[in-house]
Amino acid sequence: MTPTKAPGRGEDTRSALVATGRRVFAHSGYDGASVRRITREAGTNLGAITYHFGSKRGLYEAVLTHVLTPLVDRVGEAAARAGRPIERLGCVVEVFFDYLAANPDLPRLMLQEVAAGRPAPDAVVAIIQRNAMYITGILKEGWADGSLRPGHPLLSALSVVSQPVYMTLMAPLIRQVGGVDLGDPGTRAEAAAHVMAFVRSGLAFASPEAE
Amino acid sequence: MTPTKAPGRGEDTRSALVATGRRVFAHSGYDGASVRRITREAGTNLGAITYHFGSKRGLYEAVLTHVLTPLVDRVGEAAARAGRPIERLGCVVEVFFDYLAANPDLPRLMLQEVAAGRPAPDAVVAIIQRNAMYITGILKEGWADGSLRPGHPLLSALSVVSQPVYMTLMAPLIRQVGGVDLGDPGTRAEAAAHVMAFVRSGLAFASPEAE
DNA sequence: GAATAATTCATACGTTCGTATGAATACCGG
DNA sequence: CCGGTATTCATACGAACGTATGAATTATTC
Repeated sequence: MTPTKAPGRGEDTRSALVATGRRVFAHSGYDGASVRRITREAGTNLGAITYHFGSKRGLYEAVLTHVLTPLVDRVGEAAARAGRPIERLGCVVEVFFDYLAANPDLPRLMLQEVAAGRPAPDAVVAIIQRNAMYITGILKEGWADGSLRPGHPLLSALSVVSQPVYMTLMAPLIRQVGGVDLGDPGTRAEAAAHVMAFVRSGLAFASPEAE
Repeated sequence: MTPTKAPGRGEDTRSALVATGRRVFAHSGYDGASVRRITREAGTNLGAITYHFGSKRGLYEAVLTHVLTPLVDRVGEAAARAGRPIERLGCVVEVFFDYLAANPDLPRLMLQEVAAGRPAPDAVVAIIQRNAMYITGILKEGWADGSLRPGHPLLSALSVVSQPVYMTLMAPLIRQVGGVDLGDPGTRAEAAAHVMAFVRSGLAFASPEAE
């Protein structure tokens, strides 16, 4: 009953549907989210999804690209910064933690898409590919200047990304099981610091002034 | 009412429903999996789920515990083995990779349970808790004998677990994006070795004969 | 072998689903 | 003001959903 945004006309309706769809899809899964609920909570008419996105699935793919793009953009910025490779990898970890904390829906949306078994839409694949290239770019730079332990590019990138994603995803269960609340900013900062240290030790050669 | 010790033919139906439910739930999600499809593919009658598990949700929780328990049991065995803590951590990583490769449904099931937002069933929480205790037990042992870098117990355990789970979960997308097929045993062994080395460097102090 | 319990089965009920349809309403260049 | 396009809206439709119900069948026990 609480419209995410008052739909004035056209573009407003579209963005309200994307915002509401993102929340409802993440919470209930693709099948669990009904067109009726999304349109009602977005303050639009039942037919709005069909009209603007063709179908429920059309809205879903629009939601995916809308939520993935800003994250990968920020990873790209972190990767392009000045500094030693290992420090830029730390920035990537930080970007992931921050963005996922602000958008906890994202991992759920992504993994539900993957779990569905069907091949991901081309747009989504392209975005993920871009993200992988940013990270492997940093890694290769570190291998070239001898500051990072050599290893498999994609697997190393996955090692970096998996921890922020997994911790964000499992946050409710982690609180239930271990009493650690990653929703709390202080605790999340602690987790981010832990992962950054872990990645540093795992990928870099020991450095004299290692923290 | 659900009999706790059903004799005869009933047990076959129960296990057929659990096996089929596990596959279908993992593939289509909770809402996407229909009672009609599960019962049909299990070769049982439409009413069998209601009769044996009370409801669709009852079957779902039975599936979760049935698939989680053997994994945690194996982690417990690995944790109880002789050897240095860092090596037993490597065994845990290996157990995860092997078990998840044989049961790729598991992470999807878990994820959907977490993403649903509702608190996890007590039985599931207890199993996860047991798993966390096995791993933190190894860690604390390593901290006591000085072979492991001190750190947060639960966060360190999450760092270990997150990578096998994430890689298994994202395997289809990883193949689509990077052309790396974790379904192939050789590639999976390479990934396991990578993660074991990563964990070793990330958690242990550098050792003279480090492999 | 009859009585009793356990299980399977066919079917029905009410609900909710995604989408289609066509009328109503708002916007806009002329 | 007007004609046309874009959007919103109310409603309808057929399909699929989870579960309930009671009869039919199979197993167990005396």
